Amino acid sequence: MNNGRKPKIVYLGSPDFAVPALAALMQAGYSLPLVITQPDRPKGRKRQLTPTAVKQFAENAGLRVLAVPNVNQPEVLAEIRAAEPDLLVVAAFGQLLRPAVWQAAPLGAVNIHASLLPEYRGAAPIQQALIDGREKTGVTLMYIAERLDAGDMLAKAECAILPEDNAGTLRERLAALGADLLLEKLPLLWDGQLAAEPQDETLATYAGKITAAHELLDWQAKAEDLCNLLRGLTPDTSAYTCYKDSHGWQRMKIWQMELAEATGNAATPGTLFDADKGGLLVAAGEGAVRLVQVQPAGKGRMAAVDWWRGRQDLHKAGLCFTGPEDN
RNA sequence: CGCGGAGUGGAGCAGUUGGUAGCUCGUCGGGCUCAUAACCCGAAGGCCGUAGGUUCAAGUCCUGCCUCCGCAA
Repeated sequence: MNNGRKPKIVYLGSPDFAVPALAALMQAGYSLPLVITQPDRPKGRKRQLTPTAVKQFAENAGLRVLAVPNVNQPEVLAEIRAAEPDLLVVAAFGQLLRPAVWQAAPLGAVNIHASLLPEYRGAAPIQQALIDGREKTGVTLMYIAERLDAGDMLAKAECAILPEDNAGTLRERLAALGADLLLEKLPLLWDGQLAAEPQDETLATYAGKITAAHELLDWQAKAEDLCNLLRGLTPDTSAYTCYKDSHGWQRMKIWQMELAEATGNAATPGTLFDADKGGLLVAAGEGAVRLVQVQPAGKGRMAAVDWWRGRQDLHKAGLCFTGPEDN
């Protein structure tokens, strides 16, 4: 019934996670009359307006791009309808679609979600899977429904989480996986040969946005959990801790840490009990971690050992990291 | 003008009331050792971000500028 014609697609996505799928669609020769993304946002200390990764890619590729604050507005809806899409493809778009939007395409809207649904619905599935210490995650191809990430599923692809993964590397891999899955399943969907399966609501979990509260290290936690937390936060943000010097309390970001084999002999959690070439050994609630890369307030990132080498004023007294609430 | 920290040999830091630029490392050479990332001896390497100013004398005091960064947004 499609006479070999390829579906016309309106693509909605924003950050780098959404780029590979768009690129794949383009390369595969799909017709992409319109790309919709979030408005340019101020970024960095200078608050310079920066277009989304999708916008940058799409403009570069010569696609028509619309950056809108709310896709549900009538003007935008009119643009979508004017593009006469067969299908909407959504990936990390960042705005909730009202029914009128996905009803603008005969096949509705298909979303690429970075988890194995119904687990980790929500904003930060990749980070949360890492924080929880999971060894496996994946991507799910699903229909957009009214409730967030609750639509019927079309396909899944699994992906192992490697010990050295952080949110950046895992996201990159999942984005590629999602693009492959989309490309593989789209023809089936187009031919009406892809069945949708409802999600089991009883198994649904949510991965809420990562907030600043996540970033404060709790040294009472298990060493393994601390490492997983950091893996989930980097490289988008990092974790931080505090220490005291002659000027008062100082804040320090931790960019890289690893599980340490040494235990610190039950030293108070947060205590810096040893240093080796690889980093600084700090006791946790259970086990110990090795701080590898840190960033003191006002300074750049540096190897933890370099920082410690420079802070000889702290050597004699010893050091115990804490949270700011202990000031 | 949102608040604040910082620019000193390759790295991280110190440099007190202005008066010859230091520390812990790294690098290079030599020594000890079965051996070493350990230890000992020695060496190289710095227009102290930049432009002016004050002074007999400025890393240090004053002013402008550049750059990097933490918080907040």
